[in-house]
Amino acid sequence: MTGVPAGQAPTLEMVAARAGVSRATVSRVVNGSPKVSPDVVEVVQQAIAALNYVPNRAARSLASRRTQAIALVVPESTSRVFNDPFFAALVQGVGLALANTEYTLSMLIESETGSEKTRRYLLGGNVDGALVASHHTGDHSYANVSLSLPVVFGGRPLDPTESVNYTVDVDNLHGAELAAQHLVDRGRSRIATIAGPQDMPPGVDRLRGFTSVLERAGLSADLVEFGDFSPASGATAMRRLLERDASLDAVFAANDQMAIGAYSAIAEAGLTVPGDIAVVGFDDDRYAATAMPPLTTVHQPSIEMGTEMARTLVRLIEGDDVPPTTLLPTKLVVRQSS
Amino acid sequence: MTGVPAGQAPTLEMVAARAGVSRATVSRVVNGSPKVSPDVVEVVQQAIAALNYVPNRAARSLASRRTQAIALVVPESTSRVFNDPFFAALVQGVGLALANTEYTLSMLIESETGSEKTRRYLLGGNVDGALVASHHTGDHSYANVSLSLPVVFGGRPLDPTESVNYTVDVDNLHGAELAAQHLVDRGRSRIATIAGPQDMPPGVDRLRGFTSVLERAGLSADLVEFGDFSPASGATAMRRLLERDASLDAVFAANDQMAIGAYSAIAEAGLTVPGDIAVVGFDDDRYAATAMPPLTTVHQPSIEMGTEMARTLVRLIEGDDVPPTTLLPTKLVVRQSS
DNA sequence: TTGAAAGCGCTAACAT
DNA sequence: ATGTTAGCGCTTTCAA
Repeated sequence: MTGVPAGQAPTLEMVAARAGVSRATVSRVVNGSPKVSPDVVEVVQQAIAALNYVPNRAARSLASRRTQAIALVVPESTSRVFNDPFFAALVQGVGLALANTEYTLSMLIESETGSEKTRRYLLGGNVDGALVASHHTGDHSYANVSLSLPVVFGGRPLDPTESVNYTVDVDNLHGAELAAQHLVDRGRSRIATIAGPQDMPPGVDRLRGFTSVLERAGLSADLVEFGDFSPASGATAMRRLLERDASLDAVFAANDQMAIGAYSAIAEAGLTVPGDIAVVGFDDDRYAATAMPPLTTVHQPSIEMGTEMARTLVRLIEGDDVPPTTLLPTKLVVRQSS
Repeated sequence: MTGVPAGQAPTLEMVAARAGVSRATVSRVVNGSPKVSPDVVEVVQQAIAALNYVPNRAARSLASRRTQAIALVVPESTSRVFNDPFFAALVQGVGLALANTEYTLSMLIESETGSEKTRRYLLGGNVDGALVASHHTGDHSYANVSLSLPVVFGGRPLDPTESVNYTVDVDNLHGAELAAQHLVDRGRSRIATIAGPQDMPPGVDRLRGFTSVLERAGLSADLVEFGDFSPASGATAMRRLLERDASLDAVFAANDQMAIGAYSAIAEAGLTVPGDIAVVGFDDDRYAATAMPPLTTVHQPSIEMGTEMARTLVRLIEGDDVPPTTLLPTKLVVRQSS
């Protein structure tokens, strides 16, 4: 083709003409209405095939006031999204749940789009509903959006009193408790943690779970450094911990990526895992099992979280009753790092 | 909100009424037409703000016959997309180029969607154009789509005679030559390669570049094993190479992920990099620099590829003349693995 | 079971 | 500079 205009797309009207029926009938066939006689269906379908007709989305959604699309809003940078296995799994789960439905997915990555553009997109009738992953502080724009569009949040809101309507979350608190308890049970006595950002609920909850277990065990929970969930930040935090107390014998990282970063800092210091320092991560991402040594971690059902979010949203859109909160269980996966 | 219906969205008509002008004028203001008097613009904008009006996409695109959206089609599995730094960079580049424009991006991941659904989506007037990443064999469905929709392919078609209209590619052949020549120049004499899939152009071109240099240098290019660009496949291939000839002293991996896999196989065999075996990768992905030892590799301008693809497509959509092929240069980045 | 007709909310000539 | 008037391609009552 030369430049712009695209080969003339066949319209419903053309199909109707060719099949010798009305546009309404063609529409019924296209939408699988039961009240069309089989022979007519047959004729129409042949016309559709012959013309290679594909319904126009805009027209359809304008008329029906539905878009058959849902948005997945990710308030993160592109590179984070594409390098964090959690998002990969989440998207996979969403895709899985949507595969059976007629909905298509539109991914909106905040850093590229800007939140105002995103808001306009969501409110401009582009989608029938939205999934918001990684609910940050101050994401009031989206809590706001949920007033006029079905929205399901992944992860609880930072402020628990801010009751966002529908959320699917993972039991971060309990997961962190499992991790910390495991370290205590292993007989470790100087246990540190590389916590996540405290403006993100998982960061908060995982630190809280850790702290409560240590205190219950009569151990000091003072060895805390913070990272941003990236491997590099994990390495940096680990170095600081080692500086602060070279005698520490265990560390709980708030996610696997930071745990992997910690591995390298530990190696740099000439120490071994788990000989000198036991390491436990969180997420059970795809790198956890293949790390050297394989990482003990808390399994987070990321794929299920995606499917659950999508399923919840679709039900919401279709007017079903759904529980406002779904909490998915976490469990400890013991490997060789602890 | 209770379930479905979404708060009644204000229409252009309501804005017009409130501002005391016609719908056409409101439309002009919304679309930034220059021929509206400043005072009217002011009044209209106040009405828009007051009503919190957001234009309806479907209506707009139906009337204007444009969608202001472009699709990025990725014929790969979700997990590959989210774990391959190349895609991350590509998407980033696309996002970057699109950030300045009014186009939004819609990602279609083949494995989730199915290629027929994708085709319908593209042809159903959902987008003004499409970007197809990772052009595989038999992707005739898309060459096909380009008949009725502007399409820019990332990577040349497998069969060079199949002249797909617009492509942006990286100079894989030359990159591989640089890598191989570097190894030769370093005095390595038994040089192997972990090639990529031969049904993908980069796999083919990188192997071809490698082979031609070795032959020119009078060396045997028989030590070839194939992987699928994943780290695991790189490790497996490396093990096979070592079995075939334990005396090999260099290996060129067709991408960094496989090179990293090779690292572990080399370590398993009790050998060192680059002491025993020099390793060169391809892509210069984010793991290359932080690997131990830092990986010598061929820099592939992935981000630029994304921006270039997007820019090309936008020009195409807007009816500009664009060159059918853009070839981006590669360069060698020497680090410590060779 | 099928068709006719009235829009969905907006843009784009064409007038003025 | 602004308004009028047709649709864009489809769904959806309402009648037949």
